[in-house]
Amino acid sequence: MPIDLRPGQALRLLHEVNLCLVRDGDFDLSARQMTILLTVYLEPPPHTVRGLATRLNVTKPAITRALDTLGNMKLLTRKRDEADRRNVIIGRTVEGALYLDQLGNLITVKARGLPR
Amino acid sequence: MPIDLRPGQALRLLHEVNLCLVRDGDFDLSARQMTILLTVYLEPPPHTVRGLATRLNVTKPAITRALDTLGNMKLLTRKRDEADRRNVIIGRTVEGALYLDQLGNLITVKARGLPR
DNA sequence: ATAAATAGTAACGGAGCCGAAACGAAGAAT
DNA sequence: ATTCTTCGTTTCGGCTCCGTTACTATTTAT
Repeated sequence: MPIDLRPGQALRLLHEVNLCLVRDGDFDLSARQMTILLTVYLEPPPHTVRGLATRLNVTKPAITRALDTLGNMKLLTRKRDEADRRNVIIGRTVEGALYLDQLGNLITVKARGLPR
Repeated sequence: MPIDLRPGQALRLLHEVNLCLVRDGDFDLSARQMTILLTVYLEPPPHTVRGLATRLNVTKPAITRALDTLGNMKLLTRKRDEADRRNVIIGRTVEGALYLDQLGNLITVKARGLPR
């Protein structure tokens, strides 16, 4: 049985979640940064700069800069690939996992409170 | 019967929607701009700069600038309140309604395709 | 060994957004 | 009529992000 979420409900859900993030936002991630974060945490590793660039259809420098930001926020880590030292492997952190955990819970709670 | 969307599913849904928006994004709205747009279209009018500022917990200039951007994108309009000419009333547009319509449909489709 | 390809980053100029403060216009209070 | 308040905008310096281009380091091909 698939999730049945009508368009009006979807927008309302998005609205409530966005309101929480904007109002009490500790972090203020752009759509691009959020997408990178979700990709790293939800899709199977390994993740590289090049891989993310093609997956998101943006340039490599854009990924590098986003990784700088997300790295400063401790949401992600970078380390050299020892097998092929040209590559950089993007890894997960406790803080990043916690952040997404809270975000997922927020959405769940808001979805539960949605009018029929 | 409330919508039952587990945290993991919520993050996956957010991921897929974000991917679409980032990859083929005509517009690239910030979280704040998106929240303003949703507030104007989902909450009952009238909407003013001051009202949005307090609702989103941001400064008035931030709202003014976001309205500039959203206005240039034709997603929103501004007009003077003739009753109290200090106020500016923020209104909806066909383009804005269409944009949110498509967004709602996108979320619905992605939700339907979510694994159980 | 040398050349070519690949991965990631730095440098550059430009554009957009930020909060704080100042501003002008409109209304309310006295 | 003159102050006082409210509303939205503008201005200011600062910060972040953007895409393009150029660069270094590493690996592969010849």
